[in-house]
Amino acid sequence: MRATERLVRKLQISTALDAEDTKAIEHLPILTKEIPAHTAVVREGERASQSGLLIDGFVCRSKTTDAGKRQILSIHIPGDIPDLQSLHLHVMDHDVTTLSRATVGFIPHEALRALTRERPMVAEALWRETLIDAALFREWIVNVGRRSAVVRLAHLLAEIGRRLQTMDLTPGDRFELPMTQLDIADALGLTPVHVNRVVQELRRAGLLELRKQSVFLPDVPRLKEVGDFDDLYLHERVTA
Amino acid sequence: MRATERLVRKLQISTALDAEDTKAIEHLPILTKEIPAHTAVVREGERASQSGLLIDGFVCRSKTTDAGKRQILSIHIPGDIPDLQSLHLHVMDHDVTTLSRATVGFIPHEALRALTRERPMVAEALWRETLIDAALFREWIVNVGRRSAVVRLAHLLAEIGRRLQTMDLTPGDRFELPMTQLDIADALGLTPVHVNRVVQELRRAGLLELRKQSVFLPDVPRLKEVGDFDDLYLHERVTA
DNA sequence: CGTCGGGTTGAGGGTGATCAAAGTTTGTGG
DNA sequence: CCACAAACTTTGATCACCCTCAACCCGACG
Repeated sequence: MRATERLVRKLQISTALDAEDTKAIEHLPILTKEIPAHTAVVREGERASQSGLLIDGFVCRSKTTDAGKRQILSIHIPGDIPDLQSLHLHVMDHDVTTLSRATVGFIPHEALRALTRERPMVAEALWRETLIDAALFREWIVNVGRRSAVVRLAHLLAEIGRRLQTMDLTPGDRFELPMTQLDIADALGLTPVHVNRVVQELRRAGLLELRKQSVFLPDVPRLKEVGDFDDLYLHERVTA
Repeated sequence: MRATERLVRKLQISTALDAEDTKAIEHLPILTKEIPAHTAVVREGERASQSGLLIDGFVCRSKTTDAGKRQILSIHIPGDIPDLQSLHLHVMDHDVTTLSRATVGFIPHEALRALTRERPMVAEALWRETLIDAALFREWIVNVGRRSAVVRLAHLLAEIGRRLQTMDLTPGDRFELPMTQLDIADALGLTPVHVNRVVQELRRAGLLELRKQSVFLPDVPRLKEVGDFDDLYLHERVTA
């Protein structure tokens, strides 16, 4: 699959693009790179002159407190551009790190800026991507701020399953999730020990099978209920 | 003060605008409205055809879980456009509510869209505003996810003080904050009872004076230390 | 003067943290 | 293919931060 196809697919979830638009996107200069697992793509404080389109694998964004505690801010799947915001926010305020081995296509900001000048609809689509990003952050705030540990985990699993499904990467109930329980803890604002207990609770409830990093969700509807999950915030519909 | 002046001032914190740009902004059609305290401006699920520029007063954005718990996602001060994202995200995924009596200037999306088409630099500035918004959400996630109650409160106060100061609305160490301890609790992911105890802890530490809704921060540098506050994420500098 | 919203205080409880150790899987080099 | 180390998962015991419930106080306002 050509790298930019993933991007076109992603943008078309929420934006109607015409043939000219998609063609322009497909002509973006893009430098594809393989990055090993657990490696920084960009770091807090850096100034970026390109953005990375995730083509394969998983990456996450995170911040670390003075006290040394890490908080994962978002999980990214193929089609996402985790650091798209650096197009207009020149200093990184967080890290972007690979969770698995990943293929990232780097697109120069200059090219993206030119594209947004030429193709207003693409500009709108990219802007919208960053807005959806923000919508996920909002939901994440609610998750860590107001939900119990079990609910948090259920919500996270439901969200990732759903997003993978929407991108046709996997069925929504079965996927590889290259995160250790420590990573999940950092995503949920919990300790790894407690995540382990919560995983077992979901297992006992018949809502989760997790071996190594293979996830199976035997009862997605009930998981969504337990996880207080409503996909409105994913803004997956093209709305005029 | 003309309503749009506030917006120009706000945008110029992070973006260099020329005379043509500011003139275009100042000619935006804007319908100013007084809204009483504790009143919804827009609600989750609604579709907006305009965005509200906050001219005076405070508003917040919030979500409520199935269990009925409210989480405040952000606090907004004059110059902010809390629902700017609705320009490209047509369904609201959260509520916008006044904290105090507020003056809001409603700008039709159509006018904003026309403006972004005519003035690329303004388009960039507005996009950037939504990106800074997202940066605040990220910091908020860290706050509720990984910081203790005292640190959370200190961070919140430092952030609000700083933002008010940057907008020249108040000095950074003394301001009116029209939030009850219940509101603060919903912002920090705590209960009002515990917020009360934490307020007293900061008082005893000589870091906070809070009477009614008047805030005085006797030692901002130390408050920032305690609150693990670094203003990088506010992206207040114009960077080329 | 009574009510109401908000602040304060106290007692007790629970969710999730911490600390520690043992088990299991994965990867690596011999 | 085995030995070993490293990383991750699991379990147990104890602890603390924050929650819950409840009552009381206070000032504002009718």
